[in-house]
Amino acid sequence: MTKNNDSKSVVRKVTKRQIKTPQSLIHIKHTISLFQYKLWILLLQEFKRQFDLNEPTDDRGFRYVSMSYIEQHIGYAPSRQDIIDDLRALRKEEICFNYFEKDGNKTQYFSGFISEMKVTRLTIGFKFPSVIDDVMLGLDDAKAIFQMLNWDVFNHFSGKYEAIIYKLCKDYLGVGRTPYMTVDEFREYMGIKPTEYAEFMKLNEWVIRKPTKSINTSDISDITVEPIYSRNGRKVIGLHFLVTPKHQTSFPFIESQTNPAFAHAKVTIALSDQETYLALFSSEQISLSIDRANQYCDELKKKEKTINYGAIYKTAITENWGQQIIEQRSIHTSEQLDVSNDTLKNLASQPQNTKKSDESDWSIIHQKFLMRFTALPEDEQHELIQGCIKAQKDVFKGVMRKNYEALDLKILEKPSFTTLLWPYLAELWQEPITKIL
DNA sequence: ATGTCTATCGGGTTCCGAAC
DNA sequence: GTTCGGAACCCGATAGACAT
Repeated sequence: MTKNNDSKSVVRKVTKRQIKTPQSLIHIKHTISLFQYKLWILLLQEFKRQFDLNEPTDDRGFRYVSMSYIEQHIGYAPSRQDIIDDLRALRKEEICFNYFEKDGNKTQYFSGFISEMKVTRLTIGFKFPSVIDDVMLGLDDAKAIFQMLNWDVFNHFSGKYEAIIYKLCKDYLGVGRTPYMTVDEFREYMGIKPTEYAEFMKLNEWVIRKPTKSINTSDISDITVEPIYSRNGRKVIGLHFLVTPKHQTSFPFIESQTNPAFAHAKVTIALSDQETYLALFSSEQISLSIDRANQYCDELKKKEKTINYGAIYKTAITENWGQQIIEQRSIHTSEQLDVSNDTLKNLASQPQNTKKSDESDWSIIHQKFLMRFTALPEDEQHELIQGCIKAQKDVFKGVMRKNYEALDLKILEKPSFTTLLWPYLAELWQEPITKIL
């Protein structure tokens, strides 16, 4: 193994840059050095940025990146000769594309991480091989395919294997584990030649345990990884990594909640998850869902139950609890119009208080209905739940309906359901929601 | 009991940047 | 230019677990 040539990176620049790379390009087996790998990812990012801004190439098809941009992200000023040597290595090295074949396409091998390059004192000119062009430009849904890689975390790693494992695991954070690889496949992916770390013991010591320990103990890392070995007797025949997000109490480099939709969340929601949610729901819907989840968490808090904010937010957003709140508020508002209650009228005429009063009102309604409902015999409770689900046929369709039916009494723990059940009962019991207050 | 495999540790080499 | 120290890597020794 050639020596990593980036141990000169001592100064860490503080930036807020997020690097996006498409998943299929992440699965590349590596025989390049860490510095070359980082350089290549910076070029990929610059390529995508220019393409998104409709910046054309020059008449010979080159795109350019400034030397100062490279210096800023790498953290020091590499010599021009070093950069030329590394770009040459990138041009020569074989690249394995789509290594895990996760989209059903076959693995392909190409010559060259870049196809052409030219370096001046101030800029690097580069062209990518056509396959990379195609992948980078042919994305129909960039939001769904692109993963976020925090450059500060990535550049923080000084070991080649740390960086590769980090990037592999970061890509699979959403799934919680990486694909299974045999030991030979893992060696190939990591760019280990058969003569290097011939014994698994040594491979494990230097390429698996040491880098994972480094990732897990790093203050700056936003994930923890755990290698899981598959054994035949004692012999390790394959492995995968478990990936879990690491909650950071303070992390100055990135904005922990970049979109205002997540402003009310009490824990950090991973940027990749934010992207996914934003692709499915509007900011307003997400914001409302988080508000509703917070209400639900407050109720749990009162009952002194342990609260897993991350899991509750995930459920709230994917089940769109916010929509339930909107529906509930419209019911609530129309009921209010029929009631000659001065207090309620006053509340309605004070928009600055509306949200707060809605929340506290709803909490009281919730408790009152819950008390009356749970006082009923259990079979009556079952019947009412089934009746509500049947009445809400627009909301509960197909699989979703079956899931809710299967939950039955446990369904009362779901705010998304009780926001429907209480109005249903109010109508059934001739007990307008506002009168029960 | 024996052989195989893994985990762990210490010592050594090489490379490179920083300090002088 | 020389020295020093850190990181990455290599090698061997030892102990323990497990299969046969």
